[in-house]
Amino acid sequence: MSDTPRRRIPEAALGRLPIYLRILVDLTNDDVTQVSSEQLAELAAVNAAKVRKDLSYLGTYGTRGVGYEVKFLTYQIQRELGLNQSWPVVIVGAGNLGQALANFTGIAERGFHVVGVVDKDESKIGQLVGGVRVRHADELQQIASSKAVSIGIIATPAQHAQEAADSLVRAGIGSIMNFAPTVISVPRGVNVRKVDLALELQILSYYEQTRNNGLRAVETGDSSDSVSA
Amino acid sequence: MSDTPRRRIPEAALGRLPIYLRILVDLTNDDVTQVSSEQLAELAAVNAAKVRKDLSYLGTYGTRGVGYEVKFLTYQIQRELGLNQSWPVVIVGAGNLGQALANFTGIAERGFHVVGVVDKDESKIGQLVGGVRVRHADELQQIASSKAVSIGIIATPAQHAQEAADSLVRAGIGSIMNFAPTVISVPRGVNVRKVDLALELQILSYYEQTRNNGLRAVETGDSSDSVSA
DNA sequence: ATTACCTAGTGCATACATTCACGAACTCCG
DNA sequence: CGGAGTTCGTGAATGTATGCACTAGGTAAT
Ligand SMILES: NC(=O)c1ccc[n+]([C@@H]2O[C@H](COP(=O)([O-])OP(=O)(O)OC[C@H]3O[C@@H](n4cnc5c(N)ncnc54)[C@H](O)[C@@H]3O)[C@@H](O)[C@H]2O)c1
Ligand SMILES: NC(=O)c1ccc[n+]([C@@H]2O[C@H](COP(=O)([O-])OP(=O)(O)OC[C@H]3O[C@@H](n4cnc5c(N)ncnc54)[C@H](O)[C@@H]3O)[C@@H](O)[C@H]2O)c1
Repeated sequence: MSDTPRRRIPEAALGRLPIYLRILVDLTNDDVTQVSSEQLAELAAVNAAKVRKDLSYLGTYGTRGVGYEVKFLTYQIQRELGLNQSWPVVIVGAGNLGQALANFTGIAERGFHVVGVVDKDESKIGQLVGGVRVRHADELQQIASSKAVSIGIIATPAQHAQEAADSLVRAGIGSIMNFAPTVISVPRGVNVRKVDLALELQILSYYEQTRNNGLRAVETGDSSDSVSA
Repeated sequence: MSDTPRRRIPEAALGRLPIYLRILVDLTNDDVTQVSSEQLAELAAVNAAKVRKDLSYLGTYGTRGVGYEVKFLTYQIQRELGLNQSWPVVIVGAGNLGQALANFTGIAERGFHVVGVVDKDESKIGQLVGGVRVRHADELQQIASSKAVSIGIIATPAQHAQEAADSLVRAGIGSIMNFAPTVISVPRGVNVRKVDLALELQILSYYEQTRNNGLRAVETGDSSDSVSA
């Protein structure tokens, strides 16, 4: 154990580490052993200085004049993200999305495995999805503690998302990924991230509309307010 | 149409407008007609000043001492986001996710409708998903132009995502929503947004790990999404 | 009308993020 | 060994976002 730099990583940089990680894994598969910030930047579609600064939060893992050793950097990012282990996750809601997620293999390849799926609907109980049997929502706490689960996924309709969040919190889960299009409130200290398809589409809608207004989605923000009509 | 303020909306604010919009729609359903920035902020789990500033980019639609009229504000946000119309979208890739999306009704309720689903795999062609028949990827251009589609969704495996993106661009699509966990490159002027489940989970993983290291996931840093209310 | 009381809108300070540009550190080659 | 060439790490400048705290503009009651 040489050292553990352990500065806190800024949110913005944190959001890019998984991207670099995926690229590095791909590079390893292509037998590439060294990579420069310039190359990484190209592959991640970002600025090279940003790559270097992002990586500098992890420690000093590059070699000047050379670049980064792919495997070593891969390991360091994984370690920093806590991906040395595979995290057990539970899914709340065994509907279309919940089942798709449970069946989805891509999740397992990136550091997670589904150890439980629960639903409130009796007709769903007992069904086998993604190798696990759907159990009743009341058993959530038991599942979470017996399998040491700390990450939960909400895949219920929006109107039940808060209820699902509450039960996850009660079960001792500290991090929640929310697919329901609603804001959930959780106690301080619980992390929530959301994935909201419609929200993203609506942002695209905005850009499409401004494009059609002749007010381009603007590269540099040329500020000259060309009023539409 | 009195006036159209038409300043360009900052990215950060833009990302919150769909949230306010959803809340406002819910309020209307609950027969609430007026709302203050304070209440909206509470419901959206953000700061009230932020709500006011975000809304100020649209124009001056509130009434001091009173608040905002729910229906009027709803209309203004919809108009700004281009949600007066329902946008036609095409889905590339009719696998698990593509089918789930095509079947998903939530998308229609929020301003979009699927007019085409294409796949490269012959065995998928002709299948009926979400009310439309899967057609061959080669027909993408024809579908896009005949239905005036400007938004495309990539739901192919990562290794085919660039190919899918290229075909969408060739078909004249200007905005792309990418579900494949890979960076796609597109010509200048084409908008891309991504939804990456594993990436979000990996961020949660980081926070779980730091939590266990005794170095708390820190309150204040809930900048973009991670609510710690 | 006047006063008391709200709440939107916003200027400003602060915080956070991005990018440039340059010195430091390493390799390679003659 | 020394100089040329490369690429990292980072200070400083710029750009963007947040949130406080105040002003402007509205309501309501007397
Ligand atoms: N289907 C998609 O393609 C898609 C895409 C993006 C987002 N979403 C969102 O994902 C969520 C789920 O979508 P879906 O299509 O799977 O819906 P669905 O109706 O098919 O499934 C929801 C499931 O959640 C269960 N449920 C409800 N309350 C529960 C509770 N408290 N505890 C446990 N289980 C509970 C229901 O019994 C049902 O089986 C929705 O919020 C939707 O907006 C879906
Ligand atoms: N399944 C999930 O729950 C889930 C969740 C999140 C993200 N994703 C991502 O979504 C993507 C799709 O996942 P999936 O589970 O649906 O995969 P899948 O293999 O079931 O489906 C992919 C489909 O895309 C088609 N395809 C491939 N190349 C194409 C092309 N050039 N043009 C048209 N069609 C093409 C294939 O024929 C196949 O039918 C993947 O990138 C995956 O990582 C999936």
